[in-house]
Amino acid sequence: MAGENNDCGPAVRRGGRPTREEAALRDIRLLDAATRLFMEHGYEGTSMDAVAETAGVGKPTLYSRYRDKRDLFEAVLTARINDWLLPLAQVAEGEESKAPSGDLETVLDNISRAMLRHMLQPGAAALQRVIAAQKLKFPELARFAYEQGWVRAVEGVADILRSFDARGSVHVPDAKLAAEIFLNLIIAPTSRAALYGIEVDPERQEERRAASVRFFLRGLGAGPV
Amino acid sequence: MAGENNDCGPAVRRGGRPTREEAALRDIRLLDAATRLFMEHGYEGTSMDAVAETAGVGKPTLYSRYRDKRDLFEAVLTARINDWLLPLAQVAEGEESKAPSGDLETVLDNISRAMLRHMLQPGAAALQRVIAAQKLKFPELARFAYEQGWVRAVEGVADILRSFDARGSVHVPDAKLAAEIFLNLIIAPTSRAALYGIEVDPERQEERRAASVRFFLRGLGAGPV
DNA sequence: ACAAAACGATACGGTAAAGTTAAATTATAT
DNA sequence: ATATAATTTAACTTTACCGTATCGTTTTGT
Repeated sequence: MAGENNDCGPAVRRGGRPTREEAALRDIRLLDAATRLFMEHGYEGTSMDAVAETAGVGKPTLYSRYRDKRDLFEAVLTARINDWLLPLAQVAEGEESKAPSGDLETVLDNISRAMLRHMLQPGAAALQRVIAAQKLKFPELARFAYEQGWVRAVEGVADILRSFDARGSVHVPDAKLAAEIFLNLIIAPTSRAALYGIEVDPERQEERRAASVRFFLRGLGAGPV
Repeated sequence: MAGENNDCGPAVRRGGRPTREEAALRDIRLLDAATRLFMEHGYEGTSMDAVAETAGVGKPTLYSRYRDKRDLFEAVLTARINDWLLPLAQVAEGEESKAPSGDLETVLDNISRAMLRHMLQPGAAALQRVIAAQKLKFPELARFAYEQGWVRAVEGVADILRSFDARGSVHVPDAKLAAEIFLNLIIAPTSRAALYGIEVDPERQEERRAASVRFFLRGLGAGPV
């Protein structure tokens, strides 16, 4: 009799210790809500009250999980950065291992397509912007994103170029520089548009991507064919 | 007798209506102080008290010049953007008018050098970061910077390429696309480093710039010589 | 079954900053 | 000369938000 919820239904309880499943869900909802709010409104634009309310969680619970706002922000950002880096590493390493399978143009086409798809994931733009915005308060996060994102992507592409160079397909004296050039050609336009909030025509984007790959190959000296 | 300042010296007065010269100086100091603080600490990190104190000005004066913080920020940003665009326009138009004077490589070398010098001006990096950071609060400023900065630079370079194409020096079917590629090659690395707060070796940067110009020319099909 | 742990709602204290106002002070205009 | 306009200093009001403490409530562990 006493424990029967006779009108509210089992949807939401208003207090009391949660079951183990609920406790697990709470952590997820917390990080999800914080992620969404930070991405949408930035660091200063997101209040801890809003995070707690959006997650359907009390403030004491929030502060029992994270020491303070800074801690929560770092948790959100590192999670997002690692999420974002995961497919990037797969692209680079996957292509590297099966590099012998196609000619250089095909490989670069695949990589550039994957990178762009990656850049256009919802939230990728917001992630970059939030990192840049809070560079003064969280310099180590900005550095982490740069090293683990950009630098590793460059190294992955450089490795691919080196393998083709070793096979004699092309002559690439400075593979790292060439990789930087390639990635800049592919990424920079999209990245800039995202940062400044300009939406671009996907068709024009694909056109530019293909043209950039051809341009890069000509620049390498591989010739148009 | 009454009006003699007998111990403080004429250096600073502590109140009262300013002379006309002082009034003019006040406006400059205000915008200077606000610019420095916004660039250094961002929007939220800069308080109106700090601006007033840094400028050596009272808060009522500050609020008599600018309606609110948002207004002050917009004034600072538009002034900075226009400042930043001035030499850019000079480079583009100056080179355009005297385009016949050199070969394409020389012209692109000069332009790229000027652009980089421009990007490395103190504050240019901070400007980009602040604009991107406050894109949510000031979307029209971000758009303004993009249109007036990036788009106009692309158009300037495209015009140059078209003039060389008309002379038959090179074949550039899509001048705008080629200009985008060129500017991305030159600007993107520096721009990204600035956003993430990574300092780059100037020597390596010059090396990369020169290599990028050569790469671009090869990509255009002009050949290495 | 019963104590302890974990939770939500809420209220509270402290701090920081935006924007306003009052009084004293000084140049400018008539 | 005298009224007026523009300024500084300083205090003030309001608002917002971080982080903590309280209280009733519900599950867990023994």
